[in-house]
Amino acid sequence: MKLMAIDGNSIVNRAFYGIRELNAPDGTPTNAVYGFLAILRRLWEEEKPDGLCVAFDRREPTFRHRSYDFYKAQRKPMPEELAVQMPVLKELLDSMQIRRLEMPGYEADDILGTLSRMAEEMGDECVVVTGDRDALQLVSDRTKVCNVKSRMGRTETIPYTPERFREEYGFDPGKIVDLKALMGDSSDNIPGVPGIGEKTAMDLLQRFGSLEEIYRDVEGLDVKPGVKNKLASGEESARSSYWLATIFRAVPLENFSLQDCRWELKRTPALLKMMKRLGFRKMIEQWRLTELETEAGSGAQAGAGAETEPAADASQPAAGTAERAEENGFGATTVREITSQEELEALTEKLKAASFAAVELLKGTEELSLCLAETPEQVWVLRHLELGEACESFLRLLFSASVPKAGHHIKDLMNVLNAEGLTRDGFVFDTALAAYLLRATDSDYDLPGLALRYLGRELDGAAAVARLVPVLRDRLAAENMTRLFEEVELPLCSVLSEMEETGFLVDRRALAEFGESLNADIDRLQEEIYALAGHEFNILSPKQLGTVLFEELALPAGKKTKTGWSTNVDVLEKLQAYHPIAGKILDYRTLSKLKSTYAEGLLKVIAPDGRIHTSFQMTVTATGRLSSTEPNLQNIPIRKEVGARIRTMFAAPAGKMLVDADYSQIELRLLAHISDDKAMQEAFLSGEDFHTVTASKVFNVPLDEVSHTLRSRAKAVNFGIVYGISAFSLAQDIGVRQAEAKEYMDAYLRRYSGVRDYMHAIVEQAKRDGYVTTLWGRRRELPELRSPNRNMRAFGERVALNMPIQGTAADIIKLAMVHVNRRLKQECPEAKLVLQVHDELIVECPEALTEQVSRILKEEMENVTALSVPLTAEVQAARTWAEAH
DNA sequence: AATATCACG
DNA sequence: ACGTACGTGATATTT
Repeated sequence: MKLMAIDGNSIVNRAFYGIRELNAPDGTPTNAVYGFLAILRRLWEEEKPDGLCVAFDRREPTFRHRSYDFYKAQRKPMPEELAVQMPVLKELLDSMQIRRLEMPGYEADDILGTLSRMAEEMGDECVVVTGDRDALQLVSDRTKVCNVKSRMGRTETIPYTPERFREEYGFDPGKIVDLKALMGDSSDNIPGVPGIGEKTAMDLLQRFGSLEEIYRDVEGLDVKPGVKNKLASGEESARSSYWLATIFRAVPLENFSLQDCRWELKRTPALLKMMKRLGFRKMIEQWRLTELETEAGSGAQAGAGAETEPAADASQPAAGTAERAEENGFGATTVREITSQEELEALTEKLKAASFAAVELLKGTEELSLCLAETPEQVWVLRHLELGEACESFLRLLFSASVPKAGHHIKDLMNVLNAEGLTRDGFVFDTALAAYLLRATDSDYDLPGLALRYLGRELDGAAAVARLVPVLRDRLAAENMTRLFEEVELPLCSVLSEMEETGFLVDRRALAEFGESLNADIDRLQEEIYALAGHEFNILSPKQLGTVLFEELALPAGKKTKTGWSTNVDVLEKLQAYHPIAGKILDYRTLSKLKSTYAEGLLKVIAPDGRIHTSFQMTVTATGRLSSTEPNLQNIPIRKEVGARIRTMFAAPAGKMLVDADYSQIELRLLAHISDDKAMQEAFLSGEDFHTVTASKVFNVPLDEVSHTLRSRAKAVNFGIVYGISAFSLAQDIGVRQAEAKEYMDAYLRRYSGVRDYMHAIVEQAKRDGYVTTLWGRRRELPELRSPNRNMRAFGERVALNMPIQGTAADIIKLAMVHVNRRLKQECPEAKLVLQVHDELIVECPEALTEQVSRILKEEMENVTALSVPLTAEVQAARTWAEAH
């Protein structure tokens, strides 16, 4: 038998801190329970054991086998949000008939130790699952320990076998107790030997093997005198620490046999019910628990179709269903298909009077078909095919400005309408966009998910949109985002839809030729690299490359990644001083990237009209920026010369021009404005080059004596400040010692003291409120600031500094796009916006309109808002993107 | 599906 | 003692 033994407290903790906030429909937090289940299932399928048992701590010990009275007292209490999930988890485990074990006075890891010892003695295998590294001491030939970590919202597990452990630590698993005895463990209040840290302890163990061996003859040890002294005076502490760090493996589990733990992962109605209660919609799907429903339903009433489904399940009608009612506390929704012209005319009249109609496209048909919610209770289905001409005029009316409409991801809907020859007018709400403004960090905004979150029920389609609109509208108002929504995001939808339709013309032949022309250099570099390495290998495989560089050529390895040596640019650039292969690999990588991502990648997505039509994503970034996909036109090369040639192939057609306008240093200007730093504002008002002014202030030299190096260092500090940099990273970036980088930062913050005050204030505010906002009220929640993990908190602080700046810049250019588009439509309708790249806008227009378009771009971009410093846009026109920028 | 790398602002 | 700059998306390799 193979037993899996889980440390319930530890895993639930990891899940709680590693997974974003989730709630059941009744508001109970559920993230820890969810994470626990996800981890359980993943490991169960990976390990395929035959038995399962979950151990819990009992928090009110009646006696202590370890003599650390202060142990529990000092530990922080469990947060309320986690505490309420514990009984839920236990109930869930019971409903799954999973064996739980807890013993007064024992920790979960004592129980795990006992279970694994029992398994070993029976000749069985055991897999221990915990986030606690202490348990690694249990690793043996028969016991594997899966260490569960969570970082940045993802959980990962590392399975430790004795080999894996020795590889990482350099000694046997049992010796981790010796290690703890030496170095101590502050989280467990194990003192260790004062003055001995991890480095020294590891070194001692690797050299001498065990604590016993070390203390057999401390005086005779071959170690530095300082270390010897610390060891000698800390012997008593070391010996008691050894005792504290040892997991107790003889917990009296009475009336218990390993056979009681036999278990298999079964889909049961009880589990489904529980998961429904908790709102684990996705998990129900993933675990295919829905199969239980259809089985139950069709068994009862064969052939009855949609009616056999539970009422709460969906509002979208099955094909061919003419009418269907739904009842679950909100009132019934009637779904009717429009089948005659009379019905259509009646509906037309009603919609004119309705406050809005929720529109949902029905997929799977060639012709346009849609679902319309006149009210949440009255949903209509229209199948374009079956109605013919009468439908045409109805659709023209429906999608005119006179009928207010709401939808989900309306920009995409607009694209479809436009392809059908309809207008994009009259949209007053977008449920996805609203949900994004309310919680910009969610990974998606699917309708059923929103219905669950904001309505507390399962609902999809137009009825969900209809019910969500008033709820989300109120929430936006409550968070002061109504104007951002109505004046920026909503009008931007049609602007982006138009831009996607327009597309950017690309010289297909030149691009193909360029791609081909790269082959010669790529082949040559490949041969040269093989020659230098002495054999062929896959240069693009970091793993193989690492072997060649750091084993065969024995070059100095720098940074490590979690899977091996890093071979990224930073590392390779340093290696250039040691071996000619490094530079060639860098060149090879650059050219491969150009060929695969840009030459071949872009060729694949050129439409029949010769243009590339990107998709702009409005609900992806946490700061409010847009993103661009299929293809990404926001990362077309420019920094390196070879790469920038790609931009010469983005061009205006004959008789037209590209007008390119970009905001000059918008983020730093916003920093000056938002922080209200007078010195920084003055620097921008002076009209001098800002990085040069900064260099002059930071390095204390006159303006006209600022060298190229000093300017570029100042520039690095300027950008670093916006990202919440540390001296360490700045030093890395500009290649000076950390102490020197720190001096630069200190000088910077002395000269721009308003910035220093702002940095302090915004972090404080973020900690107090749990979120930050932009000048337009766009917000980002910062749960990281409440994390028990230092690195997560530090990350949260950097985000608190950065988001208001990056996000306000996003607000500004979005508003500018709306204004620019309005004026272009009115004053030169042949001019079209084609692309936005965060602080840059590109318009394609007839040659004759170049001047006028340039003026409009500059005016609208610069005057979109008034700040304490000027907002300036630099405008240039040319036939290609390379020249216009 | 995850990871490493690198393209952009 | 630890870990190290904000925000994205596409590609190739590896699991």
